[in-house]
This record gives sequence, C-alpha cells and structure tokens, in this order.
Amino acid sequence: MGRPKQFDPDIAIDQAMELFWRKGYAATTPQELTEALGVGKGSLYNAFGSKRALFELALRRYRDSQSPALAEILHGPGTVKDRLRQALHFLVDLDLADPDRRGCMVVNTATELAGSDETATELVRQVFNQTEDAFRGLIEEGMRSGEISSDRDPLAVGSLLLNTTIGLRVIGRVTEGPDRMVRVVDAIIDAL
Amino acid sequence: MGRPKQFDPDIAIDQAMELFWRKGYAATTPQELTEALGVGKGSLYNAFGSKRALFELALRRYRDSQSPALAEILHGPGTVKDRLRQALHFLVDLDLADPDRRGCMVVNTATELAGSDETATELVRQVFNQTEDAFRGLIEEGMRSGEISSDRDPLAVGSLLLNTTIGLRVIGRVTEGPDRMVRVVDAIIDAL
DNA sequence: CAGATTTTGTACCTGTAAGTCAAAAATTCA
DNA sequence: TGAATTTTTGACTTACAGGTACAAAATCTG
Repeated sequence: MGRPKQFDPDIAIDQAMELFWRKGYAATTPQELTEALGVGKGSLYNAFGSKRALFELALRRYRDSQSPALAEILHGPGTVKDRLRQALHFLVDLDLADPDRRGCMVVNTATELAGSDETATELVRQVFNQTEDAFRGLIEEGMRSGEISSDRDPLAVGSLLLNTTIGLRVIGRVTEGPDRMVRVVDAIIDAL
Repeated sequence: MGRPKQFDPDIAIDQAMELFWRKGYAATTPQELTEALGVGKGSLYNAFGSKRALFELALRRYRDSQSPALAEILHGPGTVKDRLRQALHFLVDLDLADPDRRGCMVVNTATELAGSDETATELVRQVFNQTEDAFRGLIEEGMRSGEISSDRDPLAVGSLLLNTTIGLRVIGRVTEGPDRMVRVVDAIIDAL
C-alpha cells in the first residue's frame, strides 16, 4: 500500500548504469543522475539510499545484462577456436561500436574503485573468476576434441584469455581504429 | 629574481604523481594535494595553474620514471624469451609489492579519462605505442636468432604482449595472490 | 470516509571542490 | 636603499556534492 512509485526502479537502474558506465563513479553527480533518471532527488534517495548503493545496483545490472552475450558465443556452435575468435571479435566490435567508448564497466570499476570499495572489488573478482572459468571450460573442450594441444594447462590458458579480454577493453577505450585490437585477437588465436 | 620558491616543483610533481596514481584524477582534491606536497593552495595554483595541469605533469613524470625499467629488462642480457619472462614477472612483482595496489597509472588514466581528456588520452596512446614497439623489436630479434618462429607477424605479437601487460596491471589491482598473474605469464611465454 | 502508509517535490543543510585575490615577504638589480 | 619581481599566506568566493526534512499527494485498508 502507500502511494505507488511514479517511476520504474528497474528502468532507473538501467539508466544509472549507462551513466556510471560512461562517467565512472566519482565523476557522476546526483544532479546528473536525477536528470538521467527523470526523477527528483527525494525519490532517488528514498528509493536507493545513496549514490554508492545505486552504483552497486548498476554494476550488478551491468554484469547481469552483459555477461550472457559472451557466454552464449562460447557455448554456441562451431569449433573451439572459431568460438574463441568470435567471442573476442565480438568484444572488439562492441567496443568500437560504442560512440562513447566506455569499454567495460567492470574493468573501469576495477581501476577506479579497487582499494576503496571492497564490495565493488569483490564483484569485479567474481566476474573475472567466471570469465576465466568459462574460457578454461572451452579450452578443456578443445583439448578433448584434439583441437587444442593437451600439453598446456587449461586453467593457465583460461587466465590468459581472461587477461586478453581485459587488455582489449582498455585498448578499446583509447585506440583510434580496430587495427591493434584485431592484431591482438589474431595473435592470441594463432598462439593457442 | 623575485622571491625564491620555498619548495622544489620537481619533488612536488613526484608527490602529486604518487597521490594521483593512488586515487585517480577525480577523487584527488586540492586539499589532499596541498597536504601531500606540503605547500599552500596559493603556491600550488601559482606554480601549476590548475589541478588538470598538475595531473598532466604528474602523468608525464610517471611515464618518464617508470618506462625505463621495463625497457632495460627488454634490452638486457639473456635470451629473448628469458627477457620477456623477466619483464612480465617484473610487472607482477611490482604490482603485488605495492601495498596500495595502484596498478599502472597509465592504464588507470586510460579507463578514467579517455573520452574526457584528450591530452591525457594521447599520452596513454603514446605509451602504448612505445611499449608495443619495444615488444615488437624484441620479437624480431628472437626471429632473427631463430628463437621464435618466423611465421608470426612480429607486430601482432608485439600488440599481444602490450595487451598482456595491460591486462596484468588491471588484474593486479583486484587479485589476492600472485597465482592468476603467474599463470598468465606462463601461458603467454609458452604460447610464443 | 478516516487512518495508515508510502512516494514526491522542494527547500534546505553542511561540507567541500576548485580557484581567486590582496597584501606581506623575500629576493635581485640599479 | 629603493624599485621591481616573484612567492607565500590565508582569507574569500562561487558553485555544487551529497544528502536530509517535511509537508503535500496518492494510494490501500477497515
């Protein structure tokens, strides 16, 4: 009961996510948030409590909305190397297609808030763990099928692939064209 | 002529670098800067003009003070692969030895200021270019000596190594122990 | 309808960001 | 010594960050 909300908190979190993703945590102001969400300050603080709490909701939303795409490619059809290449190219295209070049919100959060926000840092770790695990699983599949040499440690290769995606998403923020990112993808696939 | 400065701007820039490195640009306040540099606000603004101008001096200082170490390893003694391994392990140790886990200031700047500070972004690009180039040079050396297979594109491998270092320095910010980073180094060296 | 509950809008608050300014202090030069 | 120049100190300023308070409004329940 009580007066019903005039806005959809779910949509508001999406909009907050877009803003935090583009500007980072510290550089995003409550005023910008109210403007982006189209909701007054009172409602915003009543609904979410604090800027930091809203940020964490936004970061979780980012993870939940963005993670599946990569996983789908990795579990999709094609050879293991094909799927790997597809997955990495997907990230390249994603980064370059974004006019704001926001990169990956998880990576951005890692470099902005590690050391000052343990909750956010833990969320970053969790996404990194999941991604590494997904890559490791795929590498193991490739080893079983004989497509990938079995004399490597699948976990280590998984770590390397996770590391590669992180690097790509940083480079995507500052690079002019696709050339360097494509070279990275070609080289890593070639090296497996 | 005129009254002599009571502080050494060179040292002040070093101290500003430490602070910006740890906290990033947006989260560092003039007050913290005056405390860290031990100089009044008037002097600070008289000497450096603005927070942003000081940041750019600090970022250049970072580049100038940190870049040589990696380059020295790459141009040092040992086989190419040895030097590569040394260089990457050097970064791992560097990141893990820092109690604040500040990572790399250039990478941090890439994710914080790309899109809002073109000067800083250009500096990031320049460091990335230099690093890629150094790796490419080393790979070419390894190809000439026969240590590295010549059927790869040295520039692409250079890009991959640059990308690897960037990823490592992000992971170094959030990781608990050395395990994952060591796996990355082992896997990339193994993959060459 | 009265009452309880929740949301909304707006005004308000405290603190601080980022910077400016004027006057005093410390130097060099004529 | 006096004039010129530059730095320092610290008070001052504008604007906004981040959040609170409260009354009015909108619902549900009995």
